[in-house]
Amino acid sequence: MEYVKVAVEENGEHEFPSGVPLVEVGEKISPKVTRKAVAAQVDGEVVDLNTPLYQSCRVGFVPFEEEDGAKVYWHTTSHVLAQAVKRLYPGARLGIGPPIKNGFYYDFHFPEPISSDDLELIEKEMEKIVQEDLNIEKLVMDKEEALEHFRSQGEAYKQELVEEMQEGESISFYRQGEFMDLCTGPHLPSTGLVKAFKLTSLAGAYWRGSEKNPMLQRIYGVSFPSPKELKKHLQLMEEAKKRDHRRLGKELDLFSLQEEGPGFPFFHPNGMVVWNELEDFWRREHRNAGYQEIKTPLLLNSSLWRRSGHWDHYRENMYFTSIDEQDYAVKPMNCPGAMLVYLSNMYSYRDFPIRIAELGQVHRHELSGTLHGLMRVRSFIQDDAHIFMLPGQVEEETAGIIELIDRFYRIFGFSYEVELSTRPEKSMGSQEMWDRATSILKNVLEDKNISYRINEGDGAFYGPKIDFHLQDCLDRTWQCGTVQLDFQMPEKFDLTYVGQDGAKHRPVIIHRVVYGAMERFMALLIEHFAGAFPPWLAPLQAVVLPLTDRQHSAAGEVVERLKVQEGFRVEGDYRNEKLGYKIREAQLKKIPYMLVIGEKEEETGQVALRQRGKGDLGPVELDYFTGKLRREIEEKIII
RNA sequence: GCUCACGUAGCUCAGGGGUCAGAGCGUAUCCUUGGUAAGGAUAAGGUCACCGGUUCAAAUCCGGUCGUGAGCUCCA
Repeated sequence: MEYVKVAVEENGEHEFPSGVPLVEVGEKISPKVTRKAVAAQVDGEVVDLNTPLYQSCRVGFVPFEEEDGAKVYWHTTSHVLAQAVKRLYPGARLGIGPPIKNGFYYDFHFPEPISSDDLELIEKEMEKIVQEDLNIEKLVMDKEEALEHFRSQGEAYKQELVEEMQEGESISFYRQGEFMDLCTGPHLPSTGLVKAFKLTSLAGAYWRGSEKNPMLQRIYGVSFPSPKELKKHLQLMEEAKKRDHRRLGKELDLFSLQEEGPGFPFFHPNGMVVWNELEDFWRREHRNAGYQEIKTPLLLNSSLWRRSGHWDHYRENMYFTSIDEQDYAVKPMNCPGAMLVYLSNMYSYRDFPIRIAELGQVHRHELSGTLHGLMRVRSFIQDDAHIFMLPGQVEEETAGIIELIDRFYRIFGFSYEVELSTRPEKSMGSQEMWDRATSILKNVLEDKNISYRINEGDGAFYGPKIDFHLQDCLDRTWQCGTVQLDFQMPEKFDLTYVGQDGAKHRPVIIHRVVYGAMERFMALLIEHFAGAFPPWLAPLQAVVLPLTDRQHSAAGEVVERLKVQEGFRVEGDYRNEKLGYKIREAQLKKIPYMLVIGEKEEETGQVALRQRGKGDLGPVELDYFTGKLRREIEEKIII
C-alpha cells in the first residue's frame, strides 16, 4: 500500500494510506477541530472535507467562523435553495447562486414570476431537503458532456456558462439527491449540515449583470450552524435598521423627503445645524490648506456643456430648460463653471497650484429605482474643488488631497476603503494620457502605502480617479471622497498659463471632493453615530430641565447664559412634565447633555449634570460644564 | 428604468365589499409641582396616495399613475 505524509496544522506530520479522505485525517489527528469544520484546506486551497489525498501535503480545517468556511456553508445553502425551487417549480431555470458578504443568493427564471409570499413555501421544501440529509458529491465532466446535460435539462443559462469555458477543460459538478449543479465548490459533505437558514428577500437581477439581458428573480438568504446564531444575526440586522438615516432623520427631525420632490430632500432646522457645522469646518480647513472659494450658476447655456463634453457623455443624466429661446442645462457638475472662472484671468506658472473650491449644487437625473434617502438623490451639494497646476505638481497635490481626506474622515471616526478607477468605455482622450494619469495616481497610493482595490473601467469620462468609500449601517459602501485627474478639460477649454519661457502652456487639473456630497456624507454620519452626534455637531448640545415650575426662572438664567453669552445650542424644557419624562425625551432626541435644576441647585448655583448614554454625573459648577463642553466642541471630541 | 412588495391620523401600525374608520405615541386643554428613561383626565386630528373600472354598495376587488422599500443596473 502507498502512503502519503500529511502535515496537519500545529499537530505535526502523520502517515496515511494514499486516497484517505481528508475528514478521516482530521478525525484521527484533531477530532475537535474537525467536528466544527465545514471545509478543509490543502496547501492553502479550500477543498471539500471528503477530498481524497493522493499526495503528501499540508492540511488544515476551516470552521464556519472563518470567512472561507462561511462561504462554503452559504454556498451549499444556495444549492439547497435551488434544489427546493426545482422541486416546487420544475419549469424554473437556474442562473447562478454564489455566497456573498452576508449570506447567499440564487438567480432563477420562473415560468410565472413568484412573489415574496412564496419564499415561505420554498423554505419548507428546503427544510425537507435538509432532513433528507443528502450526500453532496463532486463529479467531473468534459465540456461536451456538460453541454449535453444542460441541453437535455433545458437549462439555457447554465448552457451559456459552459459554452464559454475552454475546450478540454474539466468541468466540476456537485450532486445532492436528484439535484445537480455546475459548481467549482467546495461544499459541505451533506445537506443535513445546514442547520438554520432564512430566505431574506426577493429581488430582480439582470442575467450576468447586464440590463440588456433578461431579468431573473434573485432570492437572498442566510444560514448558520445553529438556530441561535441565525436568530442573533437577524436581531443584529434589526438593530442596524434602527440606525438607518431615513428613520433617524424622521425621529430627530433632521430632514424629510416629500412626494412632491423625489430625490430632492428638505432639510429641517435640526439638519441644517449639522449641515452648517460641516460647512464651517470645511471652510476653515480649506482656507488653511490654501483653497479659495467660488460660486458658479446653476443654469448655464448649452454651448458650455457641448464644449465640456457633457452634452455627448452625460446628457441622459441632465435636466434642460430654455431661456429666451436658447437651450440651457442645469449643471450636473461644477467643473465647466470653474473653467470659466479660470479663463477670466491670465496666469503665470508662479501662481500654481491654484486651488479653487466650490460648495456647488448639482442636479442629476438618476434612475428612479436608485434613489435612497439622502444617500442617493437627484440634487446634491458637492464640496468640490478644482486644482490647476503644472504637470510636475500632480503627485504632490494628489498626496496633499489624500492627506486632507484622511484627516477629515478620522475626525468623524470613519474607516474607509480606497479604489482606483480606470478608463471607462465612454470616455475621451488618448490612451497614453489615460495610462500616464492612471500610473501617477497608482504611484501616489503606493508611496503612501495605502491599500486599494482596482475598479476597472469605472473612471470619469475625462480621467481616472481615486475613490474613498464609507460604510452605512448595513455594511453597504458608498463613494464619498474622490480625486480625479483630468487632462481633457484643459484642452477642451484651451486653458493656458505663461511659463518661464514666456510661452503659453497647458495646465493639469485635479477635480476632488472630500465629503463627496454633503447629503450622502450627512446620511453616513447619521448612521455612523446612530443619531448621537458629538457635541460639535449636535443640533442641541444641552437641554436645561427645571424640576418644578419654581425653578423656571433659575433655569431661564442658565439657558440665557449658555445660549447667549457662551454661544452654545441650548434650550430649556419648561413643559409641565415630571423630570423622568423630560429626561427620557432628551435621551431619545440624543441630546448630549441634560442640566437638571431643582431646589438644591437653585440654592448652590450648580447644575445636576447628566450625559447622554452615561447617566447622572452629579452636581457640577456651571463653569465646569461650559469648560467641558467648549473643549469637546473645539476638539471635536466624540462622546 | 427593471423585478417583487408596500402606501390607513403628525409618527408607528391594526383592520378590511355593507354600522359612524381603530390603537399607541405625539398635539391641545384641565388636574397634578414631581430628583434622573413614560403621572392622570378630556378633546381635536383621516376624501384610507391619486385617477379610472367592477358592484346596489369600494378604504377593502381589478387596472393605471405617483411615491416608498429591498435588490439589479447606474453613481457623489
